[in-house]
Amino acid sequence: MSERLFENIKNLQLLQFAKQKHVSASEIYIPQGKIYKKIFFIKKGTLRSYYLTETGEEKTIFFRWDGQFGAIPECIFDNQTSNQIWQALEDCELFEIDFDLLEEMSENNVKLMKIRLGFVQVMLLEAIQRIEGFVLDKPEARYQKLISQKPEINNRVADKYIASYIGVTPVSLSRIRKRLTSQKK
Amino acid sequence: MSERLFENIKNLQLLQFAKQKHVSASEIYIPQGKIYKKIFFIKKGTLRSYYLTETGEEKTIFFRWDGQFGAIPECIFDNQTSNQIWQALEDCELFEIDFDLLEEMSENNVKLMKIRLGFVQVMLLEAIQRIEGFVLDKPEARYQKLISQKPEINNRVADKYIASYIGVTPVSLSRIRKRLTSQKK
DNA sequence: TAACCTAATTAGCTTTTGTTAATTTATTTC
DNA sequence: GAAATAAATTAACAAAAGCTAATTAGGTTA
Repeated sequence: MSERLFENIKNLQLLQFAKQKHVSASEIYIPQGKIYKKIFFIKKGTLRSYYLTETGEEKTIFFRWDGQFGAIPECIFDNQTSNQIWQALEDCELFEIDFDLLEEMSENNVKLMKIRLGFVQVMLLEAIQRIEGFVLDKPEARYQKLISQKPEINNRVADKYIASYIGVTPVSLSRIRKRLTSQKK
Repeated sequence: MSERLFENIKNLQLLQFAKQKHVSASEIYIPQGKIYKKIFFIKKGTLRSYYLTETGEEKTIFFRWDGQFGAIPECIFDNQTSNQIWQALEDCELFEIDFDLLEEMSENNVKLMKIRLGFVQVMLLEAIQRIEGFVLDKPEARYQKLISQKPEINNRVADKYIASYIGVTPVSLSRIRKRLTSQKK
């Protein structure tokens, strides 16, 4: 789905407005407290977004992969600052498109507006599936589904980030993994 | 935000295409397994969406209130059937707009396309806040935030629906409530 | 109003998770 | 490659949640 979106963006020659950007593994891509009004496309690599809690813990909310688009919704939709921090988990090659420019250009361009719509729809469908997982499944099932949907995650993302993504602590995820491997026998 | 959207829809005389519908409290508004390609606006009342588990349990995923729009994303975005069931929790007065018609009309109409975009953006922001709650907060905090954001929910929605909405069992929610009231003293 | 039905609470017990700290395993860095 | 650092696992205990069933409270209906 993201791929189709990327095709559309290429066809509309949007890429001429895109800047290429490299972020090395473990580097912060977007720091806290910004109004980051850009849409990014990940050509290669993995990103995560997280919040810092009062006790200084990091809680990972999203992962974004090669072939996916991303943005900080409250920034581009509401012009608000965000406490989200985006960090590269692998060396990343990104395309960035300025959102204000995109908005301006789409103001009188149905095709472009439709692309924006498609972009948001994809994110919404993903978000809803995630919510359904929290309501319908227990942590164990959320972990299993994540692994089966994205097997490479095991090699590409540290468990501690996966843990908070599915809503548990790293210690608890470790126990879940142990339970699952012992059940397999 | 929804209100602004509704204003826009009125200004564009979209309401002439809308059908009014009444659903009585406890009645099923949208049954399981449909491709329900409509957008609805709740003039009055409360709706919930839920899934049936293999054991026949009902898991409430969403609430929708007066002044809010709703739709089944997988139906309107992907033309897929949905296992979501929508039920009225109070007597509801709804406006329904046919999505295929909306899509057709917006195909060459930037303003309308922009309204669709706004509609999806609102839903996405809500969804992300919900996800953040599941990752950052424990059930107790999710319950407190829900109550403070929507105090009337206590009188308008049964606790058992609130329970699965925040991701716990009714028994557990009852204990959470007890803990909270005893802490207040 | 009484009888009925459903929701909410409580209780008792099991399972899972959180927390803290120690230990082992991987990974990075010099 | 060895030392240093960080991640993952394990352990021990406390807190919370799930589950089942019984009880109480609220509402609905005849």
